[in-house]
Amino acid sequence: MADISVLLPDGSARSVPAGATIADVAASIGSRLAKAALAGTVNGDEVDLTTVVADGVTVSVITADSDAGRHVLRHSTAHVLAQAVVQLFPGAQFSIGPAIEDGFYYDFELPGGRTFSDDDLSSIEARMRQIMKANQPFIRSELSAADALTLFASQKYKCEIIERVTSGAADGSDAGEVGNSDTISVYRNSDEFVDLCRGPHVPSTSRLGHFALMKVAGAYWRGNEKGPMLQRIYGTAWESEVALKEHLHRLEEAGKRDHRKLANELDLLSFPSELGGGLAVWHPKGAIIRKLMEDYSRQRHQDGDYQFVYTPHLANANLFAQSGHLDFYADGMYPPMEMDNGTYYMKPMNCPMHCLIYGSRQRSYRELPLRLFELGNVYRYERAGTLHGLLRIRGFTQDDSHIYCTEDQMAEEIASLLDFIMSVLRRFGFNDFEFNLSTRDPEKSVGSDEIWEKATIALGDALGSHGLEYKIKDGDAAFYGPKIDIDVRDAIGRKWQLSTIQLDFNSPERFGLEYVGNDGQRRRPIMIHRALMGSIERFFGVLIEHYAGAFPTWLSPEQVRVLPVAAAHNEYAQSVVTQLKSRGFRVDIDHADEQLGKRIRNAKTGKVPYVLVVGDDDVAHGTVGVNPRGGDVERDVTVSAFVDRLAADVAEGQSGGE
RNA sequence: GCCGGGUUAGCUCAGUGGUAGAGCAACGCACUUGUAAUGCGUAGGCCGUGGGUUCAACCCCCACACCCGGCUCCA
Repeated sequence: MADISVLLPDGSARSVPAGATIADVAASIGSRLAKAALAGTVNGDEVDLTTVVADGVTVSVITADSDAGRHVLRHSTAHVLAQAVVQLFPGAQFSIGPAIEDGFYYDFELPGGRTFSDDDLSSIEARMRQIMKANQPFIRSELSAADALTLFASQKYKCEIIERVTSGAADGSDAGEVGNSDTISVYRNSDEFVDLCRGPHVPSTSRLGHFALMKVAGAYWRGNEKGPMLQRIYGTAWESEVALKEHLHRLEEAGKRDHRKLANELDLLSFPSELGGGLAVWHPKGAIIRKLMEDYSRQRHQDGDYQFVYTPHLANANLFAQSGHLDFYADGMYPPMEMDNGTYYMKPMNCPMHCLIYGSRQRSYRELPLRLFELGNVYRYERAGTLHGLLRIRGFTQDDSHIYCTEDQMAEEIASLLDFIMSVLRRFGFNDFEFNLSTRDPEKSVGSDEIWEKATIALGDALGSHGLEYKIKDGDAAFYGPKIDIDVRDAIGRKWQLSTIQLDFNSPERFGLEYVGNDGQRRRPIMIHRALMGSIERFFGVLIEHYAGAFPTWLSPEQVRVLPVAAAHNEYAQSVVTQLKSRGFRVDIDHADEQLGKRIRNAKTGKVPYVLVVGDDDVAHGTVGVNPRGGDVERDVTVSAFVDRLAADVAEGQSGGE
């Protein structure tokens, strides 16, 4: 048989016999690659190893230690999960089971409304390992929709997917299962189990095994909360036992940073159940940090020509009707309070009140941009199941600003806002930013197409002029205008959405806001909503996780703890404390009621930046022993040298450490 | 709001249908200590709240509150 030629990713051509598969190509390159191969691509499309290649195509081999390879083995592991569940729970309906970041899931419905327990997970996992040991090949076949409906007659969710695909109603979630072709592809890996799937899959179940089932959760069918609630099993799967262990270790490390745990251990704040869900009280140590954060924010806003305002927590319902929020967010607001002269609501946002301030008198173009700033307390009735520590709460404080400007000023204002935001976030140790531009959702928005387009372009241009790359999030905008959301990466690479810049052509209209232009004509200003930390509470939660509770010195509630070696050194220790306090540092003393080692340990677990140990030598020479967090012990440091060092540390933190 | 799991001493957690235990923390005494846990002792609990079943409930049932993991939602 004649040879054919295929192109490899490095651009080289390789000649293989006609009828060769991806596996054959891999084998022709090398035996190690053949062994590592899980799947391949042909002209960029992912295919099985058994796929026959045609002359002239570009071929690559997917191995397990690549993102694509992990994706394949996670998807295949999901199939094995479904197979195990179907075998252990006769009559189980299985719906969809994609690969996701770090793992996979599969959604099921068990007969009689049965639900999975944690015990079930271990038996399912055991069955999965049996299936993997059995070395069952994944065999692809294609059939007509009618045949597929017959094959999956007892599987209602599969039938629904097939029907949606054949009727052309399929969306992305279906495509992952079957693709969008005229024929339906299925994978069979034993006599008992066959599943709809676009593929590709690993050649055989024996190629899997470095996995763990993680948790059971409820999940709505097709993400529709009015639809049936399915039982979802989450798992993680990796190319090797080492990679799996590393992943589990990362989860453990992330768990140690949990802001709820640290907030409790470090006595920062709490969520008393007597107070109600999603409401926090700030303890003194947390309050110090919050005050420092807020002081810093105020200083920066003052420097940035913002004007500070205050507005009340309650407002007449008419105000929120006028702003349009009641139309869109009434469900997310605390229930109305009927009062003598009308209906009142807790405010879920500050913007309508800032609009009232703008509109309180005639404005001139000379006043613009007018930047109003408030640390405003707002209350949102978050649904009970969505509350999550500080990250999702019902009463919180926004570092909220509304900027009123002319159309001509808009672009420059957005551009300078990007600089401002990044500059402030860097002070809190965030240096890795990602930008998302959210566009209109026609179903949930107001305003003309032209104005939306103009606003969207303005935001994109501002990012572009800064050379910032961004992703488009289609339909993710607020009802009144498009927005830029800014995500940051924390110390261990997790992504958090913090800041937002939102354009609003709607509110100025609703509130009849105007300014008098230089030509004497009345014009409508453009409004920009902008939160930087977003919610102070949430930002604090993120900071706790980012710093793992070890706040930089400028933010630490207790910057220094002085430990006298013995009671004889108490007086000297106290004099050190007094000196440091007089310089404005936050310092405590821990008297020698316990052994030194124990007291050092307490200071370390309390994440105090500097532990000073003072004993006979120090009393004699006016020095201290410095034990810095994360550093080495230094003896015989003069008090004045330590003061300089501490001052430098604080100043460095306040300037972002740059 | 929906699905699942929880709630026992200040914290972390054991526990059995016959009204409860550990470690750490707290307090007291002894020890006076130079860089990550000294020893001994004491005290501390309406077993989330309210109903019910039972001779008897921390334990079984119901409701509610709060928390955790997801789903949905997030101005």
